[in-house]
Amino acid sequence: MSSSDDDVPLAGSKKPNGHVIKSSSKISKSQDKAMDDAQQPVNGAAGISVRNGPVEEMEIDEPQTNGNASSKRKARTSTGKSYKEATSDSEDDAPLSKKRRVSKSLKPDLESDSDDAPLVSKKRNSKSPVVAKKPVKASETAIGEADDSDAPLGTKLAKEKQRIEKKAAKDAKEIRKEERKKNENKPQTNGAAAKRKSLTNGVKKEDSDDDKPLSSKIKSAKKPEKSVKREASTPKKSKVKKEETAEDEEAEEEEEEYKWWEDPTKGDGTKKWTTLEHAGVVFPPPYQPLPKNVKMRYDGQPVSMAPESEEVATFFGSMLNSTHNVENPTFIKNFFEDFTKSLKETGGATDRDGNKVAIKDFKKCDFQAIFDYFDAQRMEKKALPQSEKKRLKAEKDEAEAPYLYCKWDGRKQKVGNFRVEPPGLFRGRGEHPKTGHVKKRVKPEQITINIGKEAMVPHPPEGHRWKEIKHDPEGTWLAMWQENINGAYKYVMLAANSDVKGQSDFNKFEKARELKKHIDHIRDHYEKELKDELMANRQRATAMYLIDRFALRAGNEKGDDEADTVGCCSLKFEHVTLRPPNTVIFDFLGKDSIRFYDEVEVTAQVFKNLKLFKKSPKAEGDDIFDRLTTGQLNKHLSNFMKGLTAKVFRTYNASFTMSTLLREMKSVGTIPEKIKDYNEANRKVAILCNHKRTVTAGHETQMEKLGDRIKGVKYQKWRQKQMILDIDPKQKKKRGEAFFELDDDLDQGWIQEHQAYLVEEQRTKIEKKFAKDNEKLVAEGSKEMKHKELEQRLEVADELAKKYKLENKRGKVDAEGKGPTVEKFLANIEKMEQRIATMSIQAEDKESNKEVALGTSKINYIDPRLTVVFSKKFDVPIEKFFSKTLREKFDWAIKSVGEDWEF
DNA sequence: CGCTAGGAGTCCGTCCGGTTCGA
DNA sequence: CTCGAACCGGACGGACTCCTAGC
Repeated sequence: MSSSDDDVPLAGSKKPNGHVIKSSSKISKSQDKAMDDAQQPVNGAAGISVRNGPVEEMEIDEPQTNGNASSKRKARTSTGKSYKEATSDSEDDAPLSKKRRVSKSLKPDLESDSDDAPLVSKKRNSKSPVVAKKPVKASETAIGEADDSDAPLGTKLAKEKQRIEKKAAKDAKEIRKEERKKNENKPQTNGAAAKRKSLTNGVKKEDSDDDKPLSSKIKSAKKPEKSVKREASTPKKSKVKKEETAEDEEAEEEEEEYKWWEDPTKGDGTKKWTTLEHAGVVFPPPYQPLPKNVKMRYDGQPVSMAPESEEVATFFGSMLNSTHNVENPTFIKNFFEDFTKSLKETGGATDRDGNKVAIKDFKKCDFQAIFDYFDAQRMEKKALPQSEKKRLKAEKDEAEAPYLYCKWDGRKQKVGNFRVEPPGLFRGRGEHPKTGHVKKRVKPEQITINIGKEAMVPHPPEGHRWKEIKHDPEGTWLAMWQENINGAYKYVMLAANSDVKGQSDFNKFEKARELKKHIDHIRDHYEKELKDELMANRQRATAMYLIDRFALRAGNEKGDDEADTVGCCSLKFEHVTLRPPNTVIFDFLGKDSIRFYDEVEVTAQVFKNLKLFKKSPKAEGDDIFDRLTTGQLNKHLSNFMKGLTAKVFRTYNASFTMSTLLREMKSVGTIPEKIKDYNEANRKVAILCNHKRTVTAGHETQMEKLGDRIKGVKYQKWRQKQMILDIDPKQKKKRGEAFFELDDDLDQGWIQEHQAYLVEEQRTKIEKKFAKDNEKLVAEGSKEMKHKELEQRLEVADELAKKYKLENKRGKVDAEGKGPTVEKFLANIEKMEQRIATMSIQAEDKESNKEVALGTSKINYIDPRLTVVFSKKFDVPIEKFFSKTLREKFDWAIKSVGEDWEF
């Protein structure tokens, strides 16, 4: 192969540290072994062909400069130039950032087989190497393509089969439905079990072919068909067929739900709909100028300005209570920049006499009046009578009603976010460089509408027009615009409980399940590649290991104008610490600037690799995986399985973990206990995915409160026990002394405090009641009670205090209540114990959940069918796990599995 | 016993962040 | 490849719900 033979030794280029760059593209054995000494270039045989084609040129000790990470991007775009720079001997003199570019930009070439030839010649030759390689690549891709095309066809055929089967099973379903309806009317709690049973039975009896075995059906259908497939319908044809069936379905009465999960139309299909009608978007209300007397002050003087600028001022002024933003220098800087710009565009500010006021210094701006005004408005709104609030809401609902739903292929579907985002100040998360910038009001002229050809196009607001009308059946969005801060696209799409979204959710989990079949092979493969001679391959394998084992995200490159966060491929030198023999410590800010911190053990090879990837001259700011991008990684992954990408591993591992935990779980006991079991498994998944949340402000106090409540019950329990002794001292022997002892976590000090608290509680209660009663009396026109009355009433509390005092002194508790019996006390104790148990479980749950967010994994990563299985297997109503909206979102899961389903 | 207030806890919309894919 | 486009995923906080104590 190519190249490397012609290489001119890279002699010219020196590493920053003075090492001569080696031309070897591989990691030699000796290097591998003596990783630590790897600085010595080993000249690997040049033309060893590597799998996937191109021989990569890598050097283990590839020069890595300490360039600033952010320069990377630019580097990639200036390849040509960089080459030259790279070749030039003067590299040493190049600024660090340039050097960095060199290493980066070398990458593509190297991978495409260039060798150490001087860059210039490389460039010229670049074609030939590619060509040379092509055969290899071509054959591989050919295989890949063949596979690809097979798969869709196969699944399509399978789908057809399913469709037929589905029809057959339809009657059965009708019956089930009926049953369900009947059951639905039964009272929830007790009915739940019965309901479940009848459902399950229904499934078993009538549907067994259809439900559980669905997946196996697909499988079985697929295989036989494969051979036939080739001549089978073209994608288009099958699509048409699908549509037809879909239309058939539509014909049915509204009540009939369309069970798309038994008729997956999505396939790889790109066409998402045939007909689409919707009402467009709702714009936020126009800006209401401030009343004349409310003004921002500049240098102490109230100033006036055009409404456009005034609105910007109100963005800031209305959030003065959010010190987090309002005191953030970047936020202020960006806001002020936009504010002054707006003033400039709208004629500036004037004082009360109409004289221009130049607003130049943020510190002289006083928004307090604006804040007060908004605050007052908030209060006013809050204080509105209930009925008025209701009326307003009803009004709003009515106005929005048309936008709430669309018609997608004739079916009514809920729209997710039909409201255009209102203007305001961009916040962003973490240390976002653009925080504080004005997010502008979106005009109809910026909005593109996507709608069916035949449908009526929604009218833009009076005097406006839409940017564009599209009829793109491959898009699932109804409207779209571009936001001004990051140029990001905003889409109006369907709600999570819609068919399309459900389908893609379903597909996501099916993909993850498919990964199950390939995972062993994939792991074997990367395990081997961890020792690959090619740096790029080795890095790729190592990244795969991390993604697979620790659920890291892919980690795309980010720009300077975004918060500085990373994922796997973008991990930097300082984010990974190696602690021999084999512990890796991750510490970085991930998505949403959430800290990822974990100390994990890895295999010796991975440890060694990471050490290699961190090797000098790499230093802070340098990429660990400098030879890897998410694009390459995903491309590689797709070779193993169609549609496999880095994020699938997260879904797979989350669901697989949950599945394993559930399979081994023997959940018994009360419903809360079972829920706790589920949550525990859920929590493990959440931890795996690093779904953290900030501990709520009041957590500590809340825990204390909870703890005190538990202790309080324990104390009362103890008192009950003492009362037993009071009426029947013989019980002491009978039950043993231990029974009557105080719980470990209670001591006299605490008890005294608690008693005081109880007394005080009584007191305040009495006082409150007294005050209230007095109010009442006054309202009725009578006279207030005398203070003496209060004192009299308070005697109850005093007596309580006395009683406790006496109890403490005598070390015994008098029996309370009428006709006290041992049995009664025992019954009370039993109840209290129950309460203690429940509360303790709650407390534990709460504590272990304080910094873990369960929701995200439950909603996005754990196959909802697993939750349904848990619910059925352990007889816990699904309502305990899925809220109403989630039940709608996961309708397909709830209806499609029995308790034996497996991920 | 039913009702209410109000506070805690959950739900859900919002809107920003990240990944993927193909032109 | 690189960027645009389109989607999925994520934390957060206001709105709503639920629970409980008190009447």
